[in-house]
Amino acid sequence: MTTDATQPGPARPVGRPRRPGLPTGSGLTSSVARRSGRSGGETVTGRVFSILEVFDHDHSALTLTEIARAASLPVSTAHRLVGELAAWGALERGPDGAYRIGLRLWEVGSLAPRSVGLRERAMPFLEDLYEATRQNVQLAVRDGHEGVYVERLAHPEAVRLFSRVGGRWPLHGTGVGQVLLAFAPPVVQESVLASPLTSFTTRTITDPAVLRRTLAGIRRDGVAVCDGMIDLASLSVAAPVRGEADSVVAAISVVVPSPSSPGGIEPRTLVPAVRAAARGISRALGAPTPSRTPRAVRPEVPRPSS
Amino acid sequence: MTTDATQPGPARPVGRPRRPGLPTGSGLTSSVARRSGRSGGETVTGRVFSILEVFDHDHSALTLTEIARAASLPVSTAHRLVGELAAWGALERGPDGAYRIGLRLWEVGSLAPRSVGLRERAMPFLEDLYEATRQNVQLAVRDGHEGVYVERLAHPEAVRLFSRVGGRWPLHGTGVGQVLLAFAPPVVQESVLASPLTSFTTRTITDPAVLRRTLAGIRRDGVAVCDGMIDLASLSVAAPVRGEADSVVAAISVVVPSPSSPGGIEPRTLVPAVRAAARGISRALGAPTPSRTPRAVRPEVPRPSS
DNA sequence: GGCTGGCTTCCGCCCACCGGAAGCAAAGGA
DNA sequence: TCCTTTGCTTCCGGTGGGCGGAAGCCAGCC
Repeated sequence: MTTDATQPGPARPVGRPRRPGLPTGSGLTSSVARRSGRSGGETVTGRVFSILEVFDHDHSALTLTEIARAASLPVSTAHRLVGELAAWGALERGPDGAYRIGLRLWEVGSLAPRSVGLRERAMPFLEDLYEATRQNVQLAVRDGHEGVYVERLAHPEAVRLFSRVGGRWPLHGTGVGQVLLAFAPPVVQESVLASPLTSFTTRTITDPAVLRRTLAGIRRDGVAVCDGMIDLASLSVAAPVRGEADSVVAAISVVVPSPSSPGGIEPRTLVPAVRAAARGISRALGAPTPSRTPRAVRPEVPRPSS
Repeated sequence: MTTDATQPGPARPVGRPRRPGLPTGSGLTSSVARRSGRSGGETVTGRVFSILEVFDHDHSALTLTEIARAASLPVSTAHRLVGELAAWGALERGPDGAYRIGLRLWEVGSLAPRSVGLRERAMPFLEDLYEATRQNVQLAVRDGHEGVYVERLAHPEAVRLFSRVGGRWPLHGTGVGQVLLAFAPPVVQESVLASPLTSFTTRTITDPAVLRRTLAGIRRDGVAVCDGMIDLASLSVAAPVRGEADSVVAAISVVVPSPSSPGGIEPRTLVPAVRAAARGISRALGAPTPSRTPRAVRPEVPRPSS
């Protein structure tokens, strides 16, 4: 029952089912559908969570009825629960009557060690990296089969990204994701390698064998270079961040225009800076010896993989 | 029943009772004490929140028994609820068995428009301000009688601050707080002016009449200069950020060493930069006309108040 | 071994959650 | 102006899930 800190709970489904979008049609919200096998709405807490889950970056303000529909709860029930949530401050109600996530919830969320705790230690190094490149700098951790972006510094004129603070992306497609995957427990790696690898561009790795080789390369070099796998125009250079137990707890990356596009940047120039920042953060987190690399391997080979 | 967006709920007590610290003594956790008039533990949701409220920057990892004690819940009840929270990801359990706030909760919290939404728009300007001063830059909003710090950029060698992202401070003692108070609805101002003004240093404003005059000055100048009111060694220059409806939705500040201490900085040099950044953010938020100042008043008077 | 402190499981009682239904209010549409 | 629709709020009786005492379990310690 004792679980790894990076694995929230034994019962928690790793690939939490993303709501497929607010059900627009009036749909069958009948009580019949409610009573039998539903997803996570049996207990009171479950219902509360199903309400919170309804919110989303594209649905950040919802009316009571929308919430009830999306959480498939009777309006009166939703009304009561939402009322309690709002009374505490987990939700806030705007003058338009719509509910939004409240400041109070953000506050407690800010106590999560894996996001804000990490972020605080990492920030100075991210700042420096941002300063040096004036592009995009990202910090992410792994949750299940996805990478969660904890922080992002983006220059207004830098290449546009799809990621977002608090957002998720599958591990195999992004720089930070590949790093997190490369150093994840074997069971997670195998699980990802066995699942279908969705493709975002023509350059996304979809072949498990290729991915496996790439991960080995990342483990060897301590750096990932990920060119145009989410967006053909951008390239990311990522490196692992280690924690107290010397395990990889996060990853950082710099995202720049791909060398194949106008104004592109050659990745090899970035590798040392990213590596240095990652090592700095690891040290700040209390990782044992910064120069820790397997004995049999050349300690500092800046050879850009791929 | 329709409430102002800045006022979470009608029933919510503004000065939410800060838990006085984990009750160390075995205390009377008897069922008698539980059953009758207790604060916010009657409904299931109430109990869930009372569990979340137990976490705190100084108590970010707690065991089950600690949680139960602090939330004054029977262990078995706490066990069940904490289990449900952990299953969803609102809490995470470390290898040591202690519970922490989970990544999932941080994620939904990140959807709060008044924190992250605001933060995203403000970040570029804060970056610039940070760049220019290499000190501390802060962004805060008002919640009830307190200022909540939404973002903070701190140079490692800058003057040490007591504030923290996600932390709260009474409005009358800080630069951002005074700005937020100066532009808060009259009822809030009167309420704060009527309540006892706790003192942090010898320079903290504790006289309501003085505070009233100070607020008027801030409204006139559009800037607050707050010297040594929380910490004698630091001084902050703050300015209001306006939203779509031209109401003040946030405040930013730069905190530097007080001129009376070694390495101190003269505030008047900072005023234009802080003002400009605040105006930039307001524009990014869609505030109507940036040059909006009462006709009868000199538009740009950098006269440092106090 | 005995003890203490903390975690987990069990199970029957009973109360607080549930949600259909009715009542309101505001916004179109004829 | 009246009627309809859509959405929010309130009410209230039935009942199922939350409740928590008690007992069992496991480490760590004297």
